[in-house]
Amino acid sequence: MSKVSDSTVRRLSMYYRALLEFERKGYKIISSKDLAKTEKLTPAQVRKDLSSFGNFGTRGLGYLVKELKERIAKILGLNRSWNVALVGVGNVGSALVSYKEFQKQGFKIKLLFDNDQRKINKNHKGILVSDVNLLPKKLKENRIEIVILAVPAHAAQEVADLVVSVGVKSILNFAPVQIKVPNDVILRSVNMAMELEHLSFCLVNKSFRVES
Amino acid sequence: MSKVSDSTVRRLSMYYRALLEFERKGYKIISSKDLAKTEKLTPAQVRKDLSSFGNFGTRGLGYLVKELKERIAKILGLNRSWNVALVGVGNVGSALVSYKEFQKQGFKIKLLFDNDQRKINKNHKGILVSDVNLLPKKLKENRIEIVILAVPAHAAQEVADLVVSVGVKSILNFAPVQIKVPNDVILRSVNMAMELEHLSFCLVNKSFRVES
DNA sequence: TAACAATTGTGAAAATGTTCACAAGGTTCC
DNA sequence: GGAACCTTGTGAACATTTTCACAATTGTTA
Repeated sequence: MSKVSDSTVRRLSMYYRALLEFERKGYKIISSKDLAKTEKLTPAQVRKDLSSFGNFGTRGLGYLVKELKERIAKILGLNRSWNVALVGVGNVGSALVSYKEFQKQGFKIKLLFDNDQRKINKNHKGILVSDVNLLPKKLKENRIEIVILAVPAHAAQEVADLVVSVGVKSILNFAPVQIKVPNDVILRSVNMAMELEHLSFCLVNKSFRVES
Repeated sequence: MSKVSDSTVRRLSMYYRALLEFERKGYKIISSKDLAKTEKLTPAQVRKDLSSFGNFGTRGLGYLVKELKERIAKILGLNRSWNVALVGVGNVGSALVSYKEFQKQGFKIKLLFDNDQRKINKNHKGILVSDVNLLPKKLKENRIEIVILAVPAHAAQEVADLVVSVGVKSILNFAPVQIKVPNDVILRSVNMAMELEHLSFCLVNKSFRVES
């Protein structure tokens, strides 16, 4: 595998979801055309994406749904489970704990942390909330591989540093702030306000774009 | 304005947030270099992005923080307020209602909808939850411009169709499914599982990428 | 078995996005 | 006022991503 772009990985996730749906509907085989149509892409794009990882299809026929699904699951690391911890049991954090998709795909939220004494040592949807001071110790003990940050913006960098310091190599950040991590740590950020801003940008500038 | 890429819009949001921070810290003037550093970009990138919208800087000096912030706010449509409705008062929807960033940036959630009789006609964080059957009528009455979908995957397309049918031109979708809308409707999707999958992909394939 | 139809996998071409490099234009300091 | 110094704005070079086009390969049908 030479080099795979972010866009390709994102599309792999889309294919995976589409394949689950095709399988549910009883399809055994699909073509790159079918897959492209459901995702509003070109068939060539689909084939190119898949070809970065091997030859999964059969010429003249297409792809076996079940097989392709499993191969993509393996590529995305969904054929196993991951130990996840979540920091910040506020509104967003709380929603993430209950987010069914995570569990389904093997992301197991094992630990919750907060710095609010009213939440600490209480059960939250079946998981004990720990003091964020215990974070280093507990992350190690539980062999946590991924940490989700759902803390306020002003606390995000500090918590990220703590997480990095105990050797966790991947962070998913929901705080609306740019955080810095060393090169060997994988960081992804979800900024919901940014998405709304994109919508309003398009609404404001729609007229321009149609004309020019 | 000829054509602006999605990436540029995303970066504008980042610049905007960075500028708020610079302003808070008392900076009056910043250079493209400063802005680039906080966002891990090149100065050229920053200047190129801004140049799509006009000449905001002063050669030899840089950009006036306050002015640039306001110009970007205008470009992103943040210098006004937007009437927003949210469908699906579950875990995710509920978190979004309390999401402070939205309010701050002028996105006012005016209406809530659900199809669960236990939630309908109850107050949720100060907003009455209406029956989703009343959605068309109420969206029109309240001149809603943006609808956020936080419904289960299986319901998303149906609700989206309903929203589109009353003339709303922009949708932010949190359901983990690809929905289809006409060309003149702006649709953006946030898929949180996809982001975790990207992390696990990187973890699984890290070794490869470093070597090759 | 042979001709036909379908679909993949992939180099090459086109399109798009990023970085470079520098002229243009401004500030600061003596 | 002039010299030294910055930083912007931007065309051109470079890099990456997407699309095209077609050979290769398989299933189907007569």
